[in-house]
Amino acid sequence: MKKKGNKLDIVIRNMYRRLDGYFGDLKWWPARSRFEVIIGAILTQNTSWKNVEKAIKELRSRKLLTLKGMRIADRKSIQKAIRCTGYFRQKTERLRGICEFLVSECGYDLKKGGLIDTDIFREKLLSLNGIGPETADSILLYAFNRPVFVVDAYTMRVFERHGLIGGKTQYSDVQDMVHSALGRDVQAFNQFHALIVEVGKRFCIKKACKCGECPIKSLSL
DNA sequence: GCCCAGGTGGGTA
DNA sequence: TACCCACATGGG
Repeated sequence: MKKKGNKLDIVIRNMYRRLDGYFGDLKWWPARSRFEVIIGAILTQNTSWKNVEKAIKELRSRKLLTLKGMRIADRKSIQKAIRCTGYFRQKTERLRGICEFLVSECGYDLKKGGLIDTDIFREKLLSLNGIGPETADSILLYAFNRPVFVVDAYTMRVFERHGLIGGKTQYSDVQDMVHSALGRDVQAFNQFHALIVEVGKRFCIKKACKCGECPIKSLSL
């Protein structure tokens, strides 16, 4: 992690330290393989993780949780397995699309993704239908260990509640803030994003914010 | 019944 | 560029 920086860098690093001390190592992403990370990243779009877990389990039992298995599966069986995550028709097409992309880039060996330059990899992912910045960055960070911070709804809410950003701050601006504060550190990005999701779920809730109990209360600029 | 959940893309002004 | 809306299911 970086050592020097401006005040904003320091606040973000303090936030990281406080959350890390409170929650400990969260060991993200919760998945058994690179492919499972990628599938989960798409399934969790605007959907609670509990529903994603059900779908992952369903995919596994239908032998669809491998690149080859999903690629040869018909639409209907994928749709049936992931229905509980919502948007199941769109997500089925997104899953099929990324499977084709992965095979074209890596064959059936996702380790070969390690050879692709990070910026080019990101551009390629973003060019796929249904892969926006958050999904692309989740895949880069958690499936391919690239130093890219993932900004999500929780990040926006936690940063806004703590006065680090305004309501209209862009994805890339928030990402730049964290890149600047923590340095291009895969492990730090991995853990920090996980910590933000955790504090977001438990304390920085949309309507009923439990600020009094929040482990990062009273951080100041 | 209402709000929300680890977003994205297309349309319109 | 900045909003709005569709996409869909499940839990509190």
